[in-house]
Amino acid sequence: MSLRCDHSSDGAGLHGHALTRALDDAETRCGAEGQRMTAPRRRVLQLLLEADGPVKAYDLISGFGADGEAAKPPTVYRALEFLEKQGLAHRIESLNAYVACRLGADGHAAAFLICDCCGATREVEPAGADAFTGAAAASGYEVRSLTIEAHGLCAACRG
Amino acid sequence: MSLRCDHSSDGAGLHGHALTRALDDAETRCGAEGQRMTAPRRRVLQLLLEADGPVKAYDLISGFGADGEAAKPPTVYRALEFLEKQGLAHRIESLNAYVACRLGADGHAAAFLICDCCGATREVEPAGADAFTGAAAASGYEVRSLTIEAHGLCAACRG
DNA sequence: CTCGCAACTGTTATGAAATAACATCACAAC
DNA sequence: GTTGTGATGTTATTTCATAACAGTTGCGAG
Repeated sequence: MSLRCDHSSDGAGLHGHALTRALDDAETRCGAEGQRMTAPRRRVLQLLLEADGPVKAYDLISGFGADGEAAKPPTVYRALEFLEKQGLAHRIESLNAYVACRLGADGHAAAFLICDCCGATREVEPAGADAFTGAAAASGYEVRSLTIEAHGLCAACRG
Repeated sequence: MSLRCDHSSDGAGLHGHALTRALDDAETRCGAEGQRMTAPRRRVLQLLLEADGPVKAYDLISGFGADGEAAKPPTVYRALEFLEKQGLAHRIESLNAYVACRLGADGHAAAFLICDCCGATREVEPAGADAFTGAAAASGYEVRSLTIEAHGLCAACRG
């Protein structure tokens, strides 16, 4: 759970062009569903997209203002709630942290491979999720949402 | 996530004989591994075993003393950490709550079916986990531990 | 036995994460 | 324009968890 190495992190952060495009895409998607991508929501999504890995809520709060001024907690938590609902962001339960969605993002299930060494967190297709959901259904349980989070070592840190 | 119905809960709590036996079993298992089942650990495990469902840490804290006196947080958190390490208890990340292990408990992976209606939480074998771990391994990631938590509706609440 | 270490517990204090409650604002529908 | 809904701003509080250090206990080595 704690970082124990000096390996480089994700390198997944978006910047410049790619960032703007991702934000605009998200805005378009929201509009298509009658949802509003307002300023604080866009700002929080931007912070998540720029980040190399999972971001703590209070880091979003303190990084919120472009001038370094912090936001109030509800501002950020409400934005996160919205982004999660739109499938634009995910909460990593086992880290109390948040990431921008890096996959298709259309209501899909998510799964994460978290490196306990360097902190890199990769979003992957949830292989085996159908088997799990099916097994649950066979026992009468209806899966509405599924949290899958692996802790372990990424390829670089295993090296 | 919030309880919305008045369906009965798990009914999984242990009492009397069964409780004592479960506690003694746990103590035996600890002894066999050179671990000590001390008083606070046993007490926390007891509270978890008695409970019908997931228990919040601060409920354990306030229920700790038989006389109704509360424990200090570190007492309970340390006990929980120990119990988790021994596979005697699990943390439900998506609820910030804890449950006694209801399965074999020998270092196994765990998965949970959480009913968002009545709160019942069932520990199940993680069907599909091997597929997931295998897929991760194929991409160079080594899974050390796997958190699988489903939210949805149990059979009773779907009715 | 007794010394010394390692593990465990007790205690105080603080830090981190999230939400409640209520006031105000923006904007589209009518 | 007015009205209603959804979004934001703001203050305060609650909930969850750990840091840091002091004291105790059990146990094996000598």
